[in-house]
Amino acid sequence: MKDQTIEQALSGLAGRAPSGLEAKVFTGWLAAPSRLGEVYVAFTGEGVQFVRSAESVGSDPDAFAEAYRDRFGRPLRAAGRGPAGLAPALTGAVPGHRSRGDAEPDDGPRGAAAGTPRPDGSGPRLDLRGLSDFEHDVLDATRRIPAGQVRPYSWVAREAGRPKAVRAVGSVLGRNPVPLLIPCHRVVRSDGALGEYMFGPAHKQELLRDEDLDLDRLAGLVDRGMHYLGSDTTGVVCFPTCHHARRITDAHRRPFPRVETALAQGYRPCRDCRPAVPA
DNA sequence: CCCGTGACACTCC
DNA sequence: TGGAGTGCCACGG
Repeated sequence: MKDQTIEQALSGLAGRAPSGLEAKVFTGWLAAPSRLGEVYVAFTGEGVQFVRSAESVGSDPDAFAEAYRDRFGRPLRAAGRGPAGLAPALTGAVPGHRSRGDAEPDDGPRGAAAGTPRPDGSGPRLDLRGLSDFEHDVLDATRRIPAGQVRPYSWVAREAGRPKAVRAVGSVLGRNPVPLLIPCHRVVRSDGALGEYMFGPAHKQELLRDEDLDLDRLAGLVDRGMHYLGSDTTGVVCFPTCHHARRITDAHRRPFPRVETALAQGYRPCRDCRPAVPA
């Protein structure tokens, strides 16, 4: 034993890591197709932790790993398969999501290996540990916006319990760890403009179109300064993209510039889209 | 219609 | 460590 090199001595110490240790040291990552093109996805045993488009990191997995490490302080290691439900959530191939029929990527070998579905049944489990309470509240509110619909930043602020923290909402969404899975692209400006997006406004518009949101119809309303729609038969006022607003017949559709205008005329806020706090 | 200012959680020095 | 700086905004003048 006396003449061995340092390397030999060290290699003598090397051994198989205890089962489960590797998962404690490394975070798994993989590349997957999505509505934003290829994305890189990092995930732990808890769920998906970080998603970025390949484009946004120069299609360089090393850059993704660096961004991940900057933020989470851990290295990445390639892993074969992500949490259950990841692939369809990324491609939009989930029930309730009206995606306009592009190719249906087969999500590889079957197997509900890890994770239970989220409460709403749509999408993989998420690992959002380490976020502040405010960030949690903002992301939770954002997550509840249905596909094909949009809500203003001010709405998210109110739903998050901090109605005046509008700009802070923008800051949080600008750092959304899991875009697509938490649909920050469905948060828009109160004046009707789509606003900014982590991967650029063009992608925001593309994602919304892909969800069958009629941007032209919305723009038509915005041009007239109308940001709410009511039904004079039900006396309910909604955001224009609300599921219920879409069902109002032409004869009974009443556009309003401000929700207060509708309330003053006896309308009540829709319980689904909550354009205002109930009176 | 644009500009200035308000507002606030988070991030860095 | 705290205070200035910053940001996918909103609203009034």
